[in-house]
Order: sequence, then structure tokens, then C-alpha cells
Amino acid sequence: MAISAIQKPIRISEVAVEADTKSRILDAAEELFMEHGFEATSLRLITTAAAVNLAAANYHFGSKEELFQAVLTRRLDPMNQDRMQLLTNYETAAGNKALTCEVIISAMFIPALKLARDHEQGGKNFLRLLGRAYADPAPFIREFLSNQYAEMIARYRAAFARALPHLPREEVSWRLHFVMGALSYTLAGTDALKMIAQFHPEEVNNDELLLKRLAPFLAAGLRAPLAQASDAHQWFQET
Amino acid sequence: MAISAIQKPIRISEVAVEADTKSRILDAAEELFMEHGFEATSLRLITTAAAVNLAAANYHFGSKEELFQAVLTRRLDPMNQDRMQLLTNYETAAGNKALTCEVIISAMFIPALKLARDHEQGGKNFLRLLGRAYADPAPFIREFLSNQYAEMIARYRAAFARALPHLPREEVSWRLHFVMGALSYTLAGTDALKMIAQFHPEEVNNDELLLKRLAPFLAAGLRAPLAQASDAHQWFQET
DNA sequence: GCTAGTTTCAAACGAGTGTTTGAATTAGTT
DNA sequence: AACTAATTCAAACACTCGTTTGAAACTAGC
Repeated sequence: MAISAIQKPIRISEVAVEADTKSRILDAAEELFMEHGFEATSLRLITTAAAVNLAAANYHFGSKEELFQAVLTRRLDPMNQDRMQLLTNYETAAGNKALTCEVIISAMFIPALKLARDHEQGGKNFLRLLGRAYADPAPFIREFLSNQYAEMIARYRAAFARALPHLPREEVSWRLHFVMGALSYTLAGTDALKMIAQFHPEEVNNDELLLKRLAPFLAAGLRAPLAQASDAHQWFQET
Repeated sequence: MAISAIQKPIRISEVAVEADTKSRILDAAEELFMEHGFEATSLRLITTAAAVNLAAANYHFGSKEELFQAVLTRRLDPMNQDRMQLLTNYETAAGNKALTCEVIISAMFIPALKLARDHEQGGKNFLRLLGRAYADPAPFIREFLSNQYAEMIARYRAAFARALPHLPREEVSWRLHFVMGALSYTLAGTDALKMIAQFHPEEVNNDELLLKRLAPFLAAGLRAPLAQASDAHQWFQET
């Protein structure tokens, strides 16, 4: 089982030509995992959609789980690298002044937006897949994401802690968790939107507009004053 | 296939006695669906854990999908009823004055907290299950939840619209969506917490403390000023 | 004590699952 | 051209899945 390092899709003039087997499997898997989830998507469904032999999936990726990880890693790894690089750029540009929440949030969001825009079709699929993987109970998925995100999360937690010096570190960690949750949930939710309301049709599925609405919401939440013990009474003491 | 209406667990002194088959299946299914997700949980796993015959699941509930819906409906329906009742109570108490975001949010959260407290073990399981079902791609789950939530969401959207009269209705819908997302994501995330930071052990898995942190975060987000077109430049124009 | 209705049970059904195998084919190098 | 390594392919393997069946056990009601 040797794996060739070359795998960028071959394009002649402006027409996409059949890529190699590995990429075809990854593309089909990305779409189908996004649509049906990990457990409900069979290898036969994927290989049929990719027009390759069933055994090719195991030959190139080893197992279904490894295929799933390959689908995630292909785009998640570069995206998180971008996020960290962008944060570093902002920090060096700001010198020794702390960044604002807005700037830190935009460092998180811009690479996600780039992904949604660059690969016109695949990018959106991937963001939804990522949001769903984020909520998947399968242990191997949780472990994988945990490792993939660990470094980036640590960097951002430090940045937010500097931006919000009056907040206890623990509170910062919680609020970063809320930010990540809202982001992944929002990117994952396609049809959940229909549950809420009738939106302007041209705005649904437009991730850029969506994030422009989400970012100010989250920035305000991050800057919220720390709740006092007396407030807790007011909120939850009543039954 | 006749289904008895009685199904409250039988308790003698302070020791829980084996409940009837239907409840045993529901309890086991709730825990296992929470742990492994819908697709990855087999009926054999459920019926073995419940110590009942395999065929009993189909006999009492018809199919695996109907069993899953029964698990959700058993607690979700009363919880959403409570939410609407509580909102109505607050509104009548306030007369013709608009409610504040904090009060509306607490009307959403208190019934969830009651669930987490009342059934000591089952309640927490259910909240996690609910959060995960909320992100499950299976169409029958999405449709089911959509129907279960429709009425409550409409009531709360109207309440938030009154509390935030300066915001366009569409913006209110988006922010309500963000609130629902952060809530369900946060309730669902057990191990996701570990990803973020090392928290005080006594605070993890304490849903009440968690929501006391989340609620101010969301209230501040709801009240965030509407983003201007010029702000969008500042945020996302750069690459 | 008998009967009618409800619930349990072991066993099987047919379909679908991820993975493996070993031969056939293709691609690359000398 | 010949030989080697990489890839594709059809077929099968060993399970697990949700669901159904029909007989057995149980539970009222008379």
C-alpha cells in the first residue's frame, strides 16, 4: 500500500477532468458524510458515487475510520494553520498591545470563509461536515478533533485572555467554548434554519453573510460583564 | 399492539424496583442513544441493557425510529410546554411592558435545568441526547425536532422581537438561532469541554453552573448593536 | 376454571455492513 | 521488451442489522 504524494486535481483548460482515484473517493466521501453522517454512510455508497471499485477505499485509506479522518484532515489542517498564522500576524502588527475581540474573532473566521469561497462547491460541504463531526458521539472522531484543535485552541485562549484581562481565565475558557460551539453549530445547520424562520432566500446558505451576523453577536457575548452571585439569584432561583 | 397508558416507575420504600418493559427500554435507549448516537446504537444493545427480549422493542414501539422519537418525546414535550407556560406567566406578570432578554432567556433555561435536576441521572443524559439529536443529519430526526420545536420557537421569536424593537425581525431570527445553537451545543458537549481547558472538576458536568455562565454571554450577544456595512469592511475585507 | 387478550420468548429471515483475497490489469524503470 | 511494483477488480467472508413469526407464558374478567 504505497500512497503517491501527488494528488492535486488535474485540470485541462477550464474543465475538470476525472481526478485520480484517491481524490475521487475523498470528494465523494466528503459530500456523503456531510449528508448522512459517518455511521449511516456505507463504503459502497461512497465508492459507487466516486465510480471506483469498493476495495479501492480500503486499499488507499486502510479503513472507513481512516478515510473519514483523511477527509477531515485534508482541509481542516490547512485551515487551522491559517488561523494560527493570521493570529500571529495580527499580534506582531499590534506590537505589545492586546488585540480586540473583534480582531481575534476575525482571525478565526476568515480562514473558514476562505474555505467556503475557494473551493466553490466542496468548501461549503466541508464546513457543514466539520460542524456535524464536532457533535458526533463517535469516540474516534472526538479524539481526532481534539488533537487537531488542541494547538489552535491554546493560542486563541491566550489571545482572548489578553483581550479580556478583567475576566478570570476560567471564564475566558468557557466563553471560548461558547464561541466555538456557536460557530460549528451555525456552520453545520442547514435545515435547522428552516426551523427558526423564513429568511431571505438569497441569504440562506451564504456563509459570509451568516458569519457577519454571528461575529458581532459573539464579540458582544465575550465582552459581557462577569455575572455576580446576586445576579444568579435573579436568574435561576425561581422555579 | 396495545400500549398501556400507565408507565410511571414503581418504587417501593426507597429502592427502585424493576419498572415495566416499556420504561426499561426507554431508559436504556435514552442512555445508549446519548452515548453512541442513533445509527451506532443497535436494538440488540438496547434490549440487552434493558434485560428484555429483542422483539419487545418492536412490539412496544413499532420500529427503531419510533423508539427514538418516543425517547425524545417523553421529556421534550413536557419541557417545551413548560417553556411556553413560563413565558406566558412572565408576560402576564409584566402587563403590557416588554420583557427583558434576561427574563426571556431564563424562561428558556429554567425548564431545561428542572429536567437536569429532577431525574437525577436520566435528566442529564437526556439533555445531552437532545443536543446531539439537534445536530444529527438523519432526516426523520430533523423533521421530528422541527415539528416539536415549531410552536415554542415562534413564541420566543415574538418575545425577543418585542424585547429588541430596534432590531429588524430578520436579525432577531438569526440571533435566536444562535442562542438555540449555543444552548444545544453546550448541553451536548461532554468531552468537548476537555478540549478547551482543564476546568475545576466540581464544575464540569454541572449543568446549572454551565447555564449561569452561558446566559449572560447570550444576553449580551442578543443586545449587540446591529453591525453596519462599514463594520463589515473592517472585519472581513482583508484576506 | 376457563377463556380472551396481552405480553414474552427463541429463532429465523433477508438485506447490508466493513474488510480481505488473489488474480487481472496498468504504470514505471532498466 | 521484460520485469517489477502499484493499482484495479470481482468475489467472497464473517458478521451485524432491523424486523417478523408463531408458539409459549402470563393476566384479567366472568
